[in-house]
Amino acid sequence: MLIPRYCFSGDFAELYGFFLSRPHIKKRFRKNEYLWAAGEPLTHVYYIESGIAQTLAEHEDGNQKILSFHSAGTVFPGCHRTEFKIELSIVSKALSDMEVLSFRKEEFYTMFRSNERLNALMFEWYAMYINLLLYESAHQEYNHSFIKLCNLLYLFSQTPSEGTPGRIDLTQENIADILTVNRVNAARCLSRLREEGIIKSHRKWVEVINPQALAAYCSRETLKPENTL
Amino acid sequence: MLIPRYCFSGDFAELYGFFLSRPHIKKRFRKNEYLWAAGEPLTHVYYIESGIAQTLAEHEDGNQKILSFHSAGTVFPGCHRTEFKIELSIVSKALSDMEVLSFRKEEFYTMFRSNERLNALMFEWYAMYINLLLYESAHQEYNHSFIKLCNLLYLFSQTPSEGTPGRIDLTQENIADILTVNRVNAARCLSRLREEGIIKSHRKWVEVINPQALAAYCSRETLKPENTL
DNA sequence: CGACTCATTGACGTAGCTCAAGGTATGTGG
DNA sequence: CCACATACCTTGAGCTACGTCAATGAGTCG
Repeated sequence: MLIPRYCFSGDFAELYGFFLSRPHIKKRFRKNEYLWAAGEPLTHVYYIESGIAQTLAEHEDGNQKILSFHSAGTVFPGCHRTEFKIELSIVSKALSDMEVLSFRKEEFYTMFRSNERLNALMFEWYAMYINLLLYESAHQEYNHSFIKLCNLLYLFSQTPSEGTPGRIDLTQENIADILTVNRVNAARCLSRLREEGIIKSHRKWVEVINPQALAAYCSRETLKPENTL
Repeated sequence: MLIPRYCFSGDFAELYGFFLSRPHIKKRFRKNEYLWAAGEPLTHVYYIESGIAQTLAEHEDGNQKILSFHSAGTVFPGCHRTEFKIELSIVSKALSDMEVLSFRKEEFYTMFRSNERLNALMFEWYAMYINLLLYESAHQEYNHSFIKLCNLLYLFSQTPSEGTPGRIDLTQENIADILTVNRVNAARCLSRLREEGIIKSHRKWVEVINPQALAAYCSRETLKPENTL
């Protein structure tokens, strides 16, 4: 019984050998480079060997919504055939230097059709993305920004990450862009959590110092089943 | 280049013969009956022969968000293996009397794994759902309710439906529940469109009488490519 | 005809947005 | 090692879109 995830990692790692055995080229992206820029036709699919990328949607009024993060062992963007208009306003950007295996879209689709395991994993991955978007669109939508923020911090604190436990590597602007709220408003909610001794603010990251109190603020759909009594 | 769709219909119709040839039972649902109730473990997959169903997510505070509509020729809910917590708060309800072919979940998964065409269609269907949710979560989220409403009416007016052209069969409450806005606020936006001579309100349905003026209010991501100059 | 559901409109409160000014870590070049 | 620039964080004041509450009207059905 899974709760949503914003950070994807390792989902396709078991197929690394298979990917290496298929026609591809190794590619590197520098920090801040675009893996996939706005309005660009989608020609390649990447398997990420190292580094981390961020996917975001750009709105015509200048806002941007951060959708998800992708690190080692994941495939991006996917391999459906239908072309959707909204995809033209979605971009993907390297947050660190990255190494990827690059496949031509058609080649990758053939692999997807012929390798049963890849087919199954890809399908579950799409389902996971639907799950995340359902959570945002049908659940978070109704919460006030303070609860939205608590939920987000909880979900990130549940993501097994290298580094200090309780450390969430997001700037206040990142947080605002995930929650689709204003940066100032996000800062205000953070300051409330700080006053209540639940988090500590830092430059570029947030530290959760009282996870129980944080979980107590979260909405039911957010909590891991074992934390819901 | 597809724009989002809230109403699904006919996507799996070409496999009707195949579905009939596989172990299933015919089932009927009465209007307002639940195909899939809240918190219920998902045991069956349905192919809809006739009638229409609505899928919605229930929020703990009592709000409900309408996600999509499913009519003849579609399969519901899908066939991924992973279980997601949010799925427990999603329900599906018959809007009219319905006839469906009911498959055991495991049986359907086997069919999905062995029938290449079903596999491919299912994959595109998931991609289409992601597209709809991305549109809602990353685009509509930033629009004010009036623009949200115009976008919604435009998208519904683009759905090829039987019956009068320009007729949209949604109550004001339905509209509010799709847009995740308040019913009163939805009514106010509708009254503005009425004053401007773009729509006519009716009991249980809305009539678009000036589609050009409606399209002019829509955001860029919403319009069909051929309508964007 | 009465009961019910759906639509309309007004008054009022508030969460969150915008604008704006100042504070504090981090990095860079002299 | 210090001066300065830059990026990020903090806080305040005012505005507005939207939500809540409430009353009334207008089709539809038994």
